[in-house]
Amino acid sequence: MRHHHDIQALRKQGFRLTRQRMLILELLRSSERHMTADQIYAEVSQHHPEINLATVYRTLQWLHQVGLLRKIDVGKDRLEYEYAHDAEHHHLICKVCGDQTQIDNHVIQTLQAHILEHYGFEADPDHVALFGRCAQCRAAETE
Amino acid sequence: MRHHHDIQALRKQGFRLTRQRMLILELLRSSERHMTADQIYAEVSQHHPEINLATVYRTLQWLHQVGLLRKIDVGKDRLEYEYAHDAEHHHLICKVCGDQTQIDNHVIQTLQAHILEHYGFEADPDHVALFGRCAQCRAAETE
DNA sequence: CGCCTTATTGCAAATACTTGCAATAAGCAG
DNA sequence: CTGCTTATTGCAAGTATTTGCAATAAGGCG
Ligand SMILES: [Mn+2]
Ligand SMILES: [Mn+2]
Ligand SMILES: [Zn+2]
Ligand SMILES: [Zn+2]
Repeated sequence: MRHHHDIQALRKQGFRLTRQRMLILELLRSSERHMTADQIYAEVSQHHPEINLATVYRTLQWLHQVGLLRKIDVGKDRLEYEYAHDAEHHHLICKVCGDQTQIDNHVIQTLQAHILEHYGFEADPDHVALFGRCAQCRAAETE
Repeated sequence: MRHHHDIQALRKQGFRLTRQRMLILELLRSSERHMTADQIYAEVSQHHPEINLATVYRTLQWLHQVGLLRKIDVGKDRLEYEYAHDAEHHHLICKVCGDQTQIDNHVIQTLQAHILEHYGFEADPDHVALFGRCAQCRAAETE
């Protein structure tokens, strides 16, 4: 399976697979949702009180860099992370009601193609938050 | 002229045009570039040492909310602001060499139209930073 | 299994930015 | 111009996240 294969490859690259890293990765892998650093810290330290919040932050950064996690700023005061499962997607966030929708990656792929064509720039917008007004709030405003 | 008209309209809405607000707005209006909160603070406090850093942060938020400033996260550890002159644009930022390019708004307008059509969502991506690899760094990598 | 190298952690301090609250000063009326 | 209301400021404390450094522990080797 890809997951364990990736993990072993990281060890070959000189990274160390510490208890802290595995705990955080497994939590996010089983959680299937966005989580913030302090939520992760709260969960993990339940069973492993020795874990440190600074380590959580550093581990999240590392897991993101090696491509195992995705990161997003949904306009709250905290960043959110999710396990990088196969389905690439982005989020539409309504500034009025706060509603969040997932949208498929190919909407953005067209943009990527345009930018590559016109500017020779290879944009890699991974897991983006787009703000605006949702259909319902737009309808409500035309009352 | 539009600028002074906008300013007077704000007063009518109950906002107060304080010395601090005008100083920061004029600095950015004449600067024609992105500036960070602490750069702005350094500049303004040169001639007005009584100004407070918290006020700079609050004023930047307010100027952004009322549409006089644009805001951007270019991946450094600070947010940047610029005067909202007419030319709407976005930035391509190379993760390899750090190079920043401006791109015209209409590249993103196509994306906006697609999202509106498919999801009924009115996205308002104003002054966005797109990360990736620039043409030069891509060429260099195929050596 | 024990030893060694060094990547990673824990802890405490720092940084960018936000916020509660009492003091100040816009700006409108008189 | 003077007084009054209350939006805004200054200051100090708080929050999310980062960072320097000494202590710890992965994991390769014998
Ligand atoms: Mn997501
Ligand atoms: Mn700009
Ligand atoms: Zn909505
Ligand atoms: Zn480049």
